[in-house]
Amino acid sequence: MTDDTTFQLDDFLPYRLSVTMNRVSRAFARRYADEFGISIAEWRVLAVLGSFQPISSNGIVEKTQMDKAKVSRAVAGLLAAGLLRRSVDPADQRLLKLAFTAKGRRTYEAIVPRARALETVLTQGLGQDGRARFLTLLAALDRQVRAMDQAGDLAS
Amino acid sequence: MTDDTTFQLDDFLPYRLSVTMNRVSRAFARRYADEFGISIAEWRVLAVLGSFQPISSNGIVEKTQMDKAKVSRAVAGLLAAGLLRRSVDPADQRLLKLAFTAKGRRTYEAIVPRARALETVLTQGLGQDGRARFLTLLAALDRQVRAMDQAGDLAS
DNA sequence: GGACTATCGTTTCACTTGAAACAGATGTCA
DNA sequence: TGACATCTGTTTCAAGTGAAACGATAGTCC
Repeated sequence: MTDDTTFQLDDFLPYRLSVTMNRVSRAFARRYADEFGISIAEWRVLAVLGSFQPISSNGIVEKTQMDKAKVSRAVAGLLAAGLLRRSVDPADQRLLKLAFTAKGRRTYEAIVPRARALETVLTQGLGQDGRARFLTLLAALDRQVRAMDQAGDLAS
Repeated sequence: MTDDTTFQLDDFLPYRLSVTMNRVSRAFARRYADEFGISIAEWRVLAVLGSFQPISSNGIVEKTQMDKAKVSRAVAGLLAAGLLRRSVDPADQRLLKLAFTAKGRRTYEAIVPRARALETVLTQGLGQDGRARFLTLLAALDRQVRAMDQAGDLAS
């Protein structure tokens, strides 16, 4: 029995990443739903609109890394909830320019500090500069996995 | 316009965690599927069996953080693929003891070094001790989010 | 102008997910 | 023993997912 046979799932980075991320996602999703009645996808759309209003659905796709079907559904939900309005771009009728309604802006301005507060609670216990160090490492992981995807793994 | 209105999604930890984890998950899932014909859930079951054979489905639930429906489906898939065999525990007929078949063990022993290699590639670029530092920070995050769940957030 | 290709956003489709219902087996307590 | 609660693993169900098909618009080339 060599070392190769003693594999510890608990020490496997992709596994730990998945478990923790799912917990974080669930915790945040529940709060957004309970307190504001929106999903994480909808919250991301609002977050982008907060900085880049007005913007098309495709612009949101590029900024959120969500696929276009997911964005389409999130936008539909926000329209139904009266948080967004949309208008056809006169210069290109394929584009739907999205913007906050008054209610949408109020919701956005209420969520932002709440999201920040939740993030602060979440990152308590990471120690000095922990949040920044974590984001740096996460960015390096992201670069690497994108390179893996692009390369098709080379070894295969 | 105060600072409260300038929210950057790209600097929001839960968002970054979700995006990167999804990329990692997809990259690994594709390789497990292409090279071994199994899903991530099935791989986790194999990984647990590698250390804790024989074990019941419920034991796997506890060790993998997957819910029992997911484990049930993963086990069914592995049984169908001929990688596992199961027998009723004579002492408690509710329990199904799961163990590798010969083929299952061969598959396990082939996947483990491959998974390790993929993790090594993934963590290239994290710098000195980067993997260990990342896992430490991730564990701290995990502790915190579990505390948030338990507390129901206190602030609400 | 007309044919062809590309882009935008929605919808369809097959699949996955977790919560809940469920059936079977075991434990508990009077 | 019998009534009842608990535990294990499977299945059902409704909701969510991304890939792909789709209709509509725009750009390109002849």
